[in-house]
Amino acid sequence: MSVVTRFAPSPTGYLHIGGARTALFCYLYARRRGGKYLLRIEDTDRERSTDGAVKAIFEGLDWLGLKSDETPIYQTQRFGRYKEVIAQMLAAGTAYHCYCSKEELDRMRADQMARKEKPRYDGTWRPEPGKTLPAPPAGVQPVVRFKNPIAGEVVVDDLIKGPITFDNRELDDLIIARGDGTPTYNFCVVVDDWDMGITHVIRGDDHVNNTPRQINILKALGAEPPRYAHVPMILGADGVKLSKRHGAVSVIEYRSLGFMPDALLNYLVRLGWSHGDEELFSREKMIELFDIERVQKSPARFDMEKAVWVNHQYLKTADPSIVAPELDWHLRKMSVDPTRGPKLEDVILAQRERCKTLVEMAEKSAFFYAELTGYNEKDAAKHLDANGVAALGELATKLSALADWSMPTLHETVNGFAAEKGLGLGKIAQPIRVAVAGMAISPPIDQTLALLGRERTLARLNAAVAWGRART
RNA sequence: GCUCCUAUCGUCUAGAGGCCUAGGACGGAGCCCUCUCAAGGCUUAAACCCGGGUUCGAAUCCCGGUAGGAGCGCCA
Repeated sequence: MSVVTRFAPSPTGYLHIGGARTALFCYLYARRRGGKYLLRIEDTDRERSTDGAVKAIFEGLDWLGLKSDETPIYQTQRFGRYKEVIAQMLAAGTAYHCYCSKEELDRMRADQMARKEKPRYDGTWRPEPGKTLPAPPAGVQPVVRFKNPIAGEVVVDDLIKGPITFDNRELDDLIIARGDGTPTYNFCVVVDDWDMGITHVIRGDDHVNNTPRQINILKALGAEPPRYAHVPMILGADGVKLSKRHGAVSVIEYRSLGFMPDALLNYLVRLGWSHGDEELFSREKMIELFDIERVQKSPARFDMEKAVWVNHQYLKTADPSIVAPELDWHLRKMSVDPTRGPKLEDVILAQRERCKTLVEMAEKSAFFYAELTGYNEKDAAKHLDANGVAALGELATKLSALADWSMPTLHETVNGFAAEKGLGLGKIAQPIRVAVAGMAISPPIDQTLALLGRERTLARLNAAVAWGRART
């Protein structure tokens, strides 16, 4: 049987980093077995679901390259089917009407808690052979409950956690349809997974306790339950559930932070999973090697430092043509026009060793594309002093006489000038940096000038000289 | 409270009874290289939650603690 997995977010907000990892696992599992990876939007809660959230989820999944193999399914479009199945179950006696009010249920729960018992439905309206049910109160819209088996146990043979046994006595008769007839979550999931032919349910481990109920419903329907794999959640650096106060939680925020999509995926796949001592995995490698059964049972903390390190590895080794569109995005975000300067690919090659993120790369490269708005104060004070400015003036003259503006020529000219003056290269390279880049950080000076071009270099050198003289 | 889950360096992890003097990676410290920032190279500190078993032998198996977490809705 061919594998079918699904990622099933509820559209109540952005795509969470934990959700992204779950989606990644679903995707990898299906890809490796040559199966399908589907997407289902669980939007039955119309109060909290929004179109904006649906869009945000797609946006995150698109950026990560985790688009589903088929058109996404929306639960709100399947109400007819759910009603049909509920009617079948009612007819088959695997479900029944319950007329308890919310107030009665609340009281029941409170009493049980007070008695230190696990809160559960007491079975008042559950039909049993030989049992006489109370008379239905007038004017009450009943809910529909699933008739859960009373005895025996159900074992979830989890692909990650191993076999987990639940006693049926711990499970009560959950509501599968509300008073207004709309179906509830646990029921929709079951029907959808069944109809979609899902073979492997890979989801967050906050769902383990739902699983035995879902299996029981599946069995009542005569369906074969899928395999389950419950992945532990991602914690913040402090070991507490990841939330907004930890910084970035939404996938899209990681784009803003300067991550490459595949680098984020690489970090995420290593969080809770490993393959020997390997740290770096291309998408192809992930597909080839990822194994859900080797996923860690315990939750993992998100370590921004390591995520950034992985990102840097990608920046350093990826083909510049893959990085270019992302750098373009970041430069534009800074209101810098990436077309007004050297080819992005060349800048990436020059910058990638010193930039761990695309934000850093964009900030350190903006001077290639936009005019300087000023000098870094400390750097200017240190390097654009009387000596520095004097040297720059002389050098500008030499450079303006150059017939060929190439890296080797520039290298020769600058180094020759330093030697002529009896100065270390740093003594001249640093003032140039501040003059052309506005700061004392840039790629090697010959490369920087070559990329910047003759016109801009000369103009900035002269501007720095003027600025320095005016100051003294 | 009840049910279920989990537990190796600060963090992510390797480890499927002897290969463990517990390995790798991030981060830390130190040194080297160097026109800046980096990158790179080398070195180094740092962990099996506790207690009982089982066994010739346990990080690995069992039991019990402890500590974390999840769930217990006409939410998903």
